[in-house]
Amino acid sequence: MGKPRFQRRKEDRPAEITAAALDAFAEKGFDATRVEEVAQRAGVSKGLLYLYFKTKEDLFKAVIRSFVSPRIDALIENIETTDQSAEAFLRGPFLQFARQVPKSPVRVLVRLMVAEGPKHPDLVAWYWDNVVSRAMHALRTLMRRAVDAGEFRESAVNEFPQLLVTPVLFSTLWTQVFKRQSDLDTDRFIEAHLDLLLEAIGRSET
Amino acid sequence: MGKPRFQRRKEDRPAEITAAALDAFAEKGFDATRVEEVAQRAGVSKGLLYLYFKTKEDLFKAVIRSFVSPRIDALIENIETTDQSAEAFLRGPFLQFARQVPKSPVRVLVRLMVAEGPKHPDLVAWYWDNVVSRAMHALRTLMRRAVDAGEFRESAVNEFPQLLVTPVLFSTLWTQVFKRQSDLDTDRFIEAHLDLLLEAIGRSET
DNA sequence: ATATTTACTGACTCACCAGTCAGTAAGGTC
DNA sequence: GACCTTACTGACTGGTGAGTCAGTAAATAT
Repeated sequence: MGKPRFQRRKEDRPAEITAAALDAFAEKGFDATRVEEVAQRAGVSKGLLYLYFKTKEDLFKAVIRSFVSPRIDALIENIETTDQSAEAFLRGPFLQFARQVPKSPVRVLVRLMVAEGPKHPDLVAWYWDNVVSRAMHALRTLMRRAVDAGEFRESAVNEFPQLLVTPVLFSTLWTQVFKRQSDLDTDRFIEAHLDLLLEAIGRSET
Repeated sequence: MGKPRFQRRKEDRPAEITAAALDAFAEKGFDATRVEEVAQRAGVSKGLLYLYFKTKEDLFKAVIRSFVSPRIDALIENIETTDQSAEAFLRGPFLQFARQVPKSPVRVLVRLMVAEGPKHPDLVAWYWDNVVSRAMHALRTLMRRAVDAGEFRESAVNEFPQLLVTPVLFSTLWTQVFKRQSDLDTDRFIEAHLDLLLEAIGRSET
């Protein structure tokens, strides 16, 4: 018993609109993007957009939520259930995840969070609860296990799991800001960082 | 023969205004800051501000230029003329510089560059020429010397001197975005990163 | 004193755009 | 077919703020 076609639109609209908004924000940023343009890209009138989203800010939040959540959820789930060694996990699924961030459309959202964050404290709070603190917790657990198992030695990475993520943020922003001046080989950059870290905290020689 | 008092104002005005603008941008960001408010903070009328700066965007550029240049110039000069070993330099003057970035008023400018950069390509170009590419060149030279002298082994840091700077950007942004959620001990964070890097690329054991 | 130049003011304009709402038409129901 | 409901439209408004400019007052020149 599928929904009648008429109502199907209603269900799809929000996703269609947030997708259009992501594109628009990617090109112009939040402030410079006209609501009307988002509507146009979604093939919809401005009025309809306001039926689904109360304000422009509301739309912005919905964009972040709908694109960031699914990705991060998958990674965290992955960390928590893996039975690989920490090094294998970091060099495998984690590296793969880290590498695609600077290339995927969400890279724009990272920049927008930095740019607009201070103006939207409740969005930052949500992002913290749903993304950052969970990711940090998962990474800390992973590191803890590895240290306890004698795989890694005790190091600052246990206290600051952010050290694993640092080059991801860096290259995500670099490629957006200095696109014209210099392109960074983000794959190798991120892997190089991981190599150096593992070199420093691993137990084995060379 | 000093300038008459009357003309002194004229010389000081731009600096007074850019200082006021830095404060205002720090609190509200670029778009949300009203030109009139900058004028007010500088104790000046809006009209006068437009005598010294053609547009709001022009003012923004002047702010970046006047606050970023002097700092980076000093660091680069320092790298080029030092006779310390690379490790001593990195643990000394470089670390000191890196640590104060997330605490100084310029941290706001870093965020604004990320936020507004894509909208101001000519500003990015200037920033690249005057700051980033020069800093990278200086760091690369430093690393090259150290490798040639047998102090460090050949590593990805030679190709990607950005790896040295990564946690500076990270903590500069982190403290601004997640101020309320979690405070990061940026001093220890940045030093921890440096320790790990040096551990990985140093020649000596332990 | 008078004239001239220079730093400065602030009321005004004009374009812009987030958000509204009266109206339309397509879809469903009886 | 008549009637109701629901998704949708787009012209309009009200607030806003960047940038202007005619005018003032203080400093300097003659």
